[in-house]
Amino acid sequence: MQDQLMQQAEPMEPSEPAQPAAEEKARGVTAPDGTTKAKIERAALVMFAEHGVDAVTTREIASASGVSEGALYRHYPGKERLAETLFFTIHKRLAAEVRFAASEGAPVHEQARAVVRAYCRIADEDWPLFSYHLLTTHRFLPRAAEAQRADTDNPVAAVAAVIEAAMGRGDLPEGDSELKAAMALGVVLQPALHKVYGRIDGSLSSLEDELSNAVIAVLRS
Amino acid sequence: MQDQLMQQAEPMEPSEPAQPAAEEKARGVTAPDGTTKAKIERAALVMFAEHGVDAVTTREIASASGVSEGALYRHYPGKERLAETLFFTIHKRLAAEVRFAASEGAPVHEQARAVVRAYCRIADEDWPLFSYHLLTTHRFLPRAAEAQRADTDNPVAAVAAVIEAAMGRGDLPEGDSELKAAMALGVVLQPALHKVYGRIDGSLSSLEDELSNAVIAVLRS
DNA sequence: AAAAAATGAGTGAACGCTCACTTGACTTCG
DNA sequence: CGAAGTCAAGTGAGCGTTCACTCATTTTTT
Repeated sequence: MQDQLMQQAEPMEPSEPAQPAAEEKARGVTAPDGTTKAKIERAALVMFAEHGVDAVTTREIASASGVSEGALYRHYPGKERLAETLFFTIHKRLAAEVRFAASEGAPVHEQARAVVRAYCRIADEDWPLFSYHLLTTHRFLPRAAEAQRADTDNPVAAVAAVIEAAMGRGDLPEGDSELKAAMALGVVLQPALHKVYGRIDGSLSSLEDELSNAVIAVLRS
Repeated sequence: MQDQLMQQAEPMEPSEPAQPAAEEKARGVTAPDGTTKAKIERAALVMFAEHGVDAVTTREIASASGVSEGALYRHYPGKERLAETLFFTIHKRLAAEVRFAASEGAPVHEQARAVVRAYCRIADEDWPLFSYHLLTTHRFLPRAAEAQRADTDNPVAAVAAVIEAAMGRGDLPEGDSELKAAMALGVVLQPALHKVYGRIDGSLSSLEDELSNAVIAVLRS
């Protein structure tokens, strides 16, 4: 599970993705690499992240992944479900990453550092994947409203759980763990957004120390 | 300038906005209240915030604002420009609010508190306006990439300027003011997002103290 | 040779936008 | 004074295009 996320990312060239890009390895989000499904998922993910789900047509996805439009419908019932599946797959992966990162050392400040490092690493290794999740959360999360309460498989709940546990053992002052989780995530995700807007250059990892310190400061505030 | 933003918000009822809603006052974003333009802007803003720009049709906007579809094109060259105009108008208002809030007391922690209070107040007074800005930033900001560097009329630059000034007078440790601004904004905006997702209930203002403390902690980290 | 996968021209519905027309307030002129 | 003219604002049926999706057919795999 971890291994899949740690695949080396090739330097995604910013050239026109409308060309078939024949030699490009397709890292599937759901399907094994190299399969048609994986190629569709990769192309869709990259284009969705860059232009938004609505601005990308099924023909463009087909063209960019080098398969036909009909093939898309063999693997997904439609564009929206493709977008949704991509989102929730990433969503669950992030939650798993958070839980894994926090499971190591005991003290909160080390857990916080590990979680921040995990986020930065995922963002840098697979920016389309990370930014797609970042930019489309508000499209898919409100829909899951009813199933959401029971859903513990999301990054926010994972972070909140870590915070709550730390509060329980006196490692953090008592407080609203949901709010703390939101604020801590905001410290990391807003700079990530600013990278999308071009206001911040370089890798997220290069900011890791400052982000970690800020997160820890928020948790203790 | 301030006064316009401080208009009393009527309790926006969560009923179906497709009905003309005859008695509802139309608070214009750009145009004087009561005018056709204001009615179009309000209806568009509310629906855009709720469903996203792409999911709302020009026919729905016309129907909800109680005017004809053609009237929309008398005031705007098209749907996209309407959405864009709404966004940048709000964008500039937020920047002005930040500058105004920070202009008062000298010490940073008071400035931070004032800015957080301003954000919370705007969010609570006019949630469609605030959440529209929150949810569509990534649609419009990357486009303004070239004009953006010179553009000082945005909330991020305003916050960064406050931080930089505080650093200059030794009120904050030296550091990357852009990054600090992003992290501080994240502390406030991520909880606001969680309100969109239904993970947080109640007004943003009720969280004012905790948000302020966290922001100050980030700035000093 | 059967099954599975992939193809791509075609379809129908939806959407943004146009434009010929109406309305009503205001101005001009005999 | 009122008839005629002007203009901005608003209307809504309709146009052209785009796009998600289908399916008869071909290709590939087993």
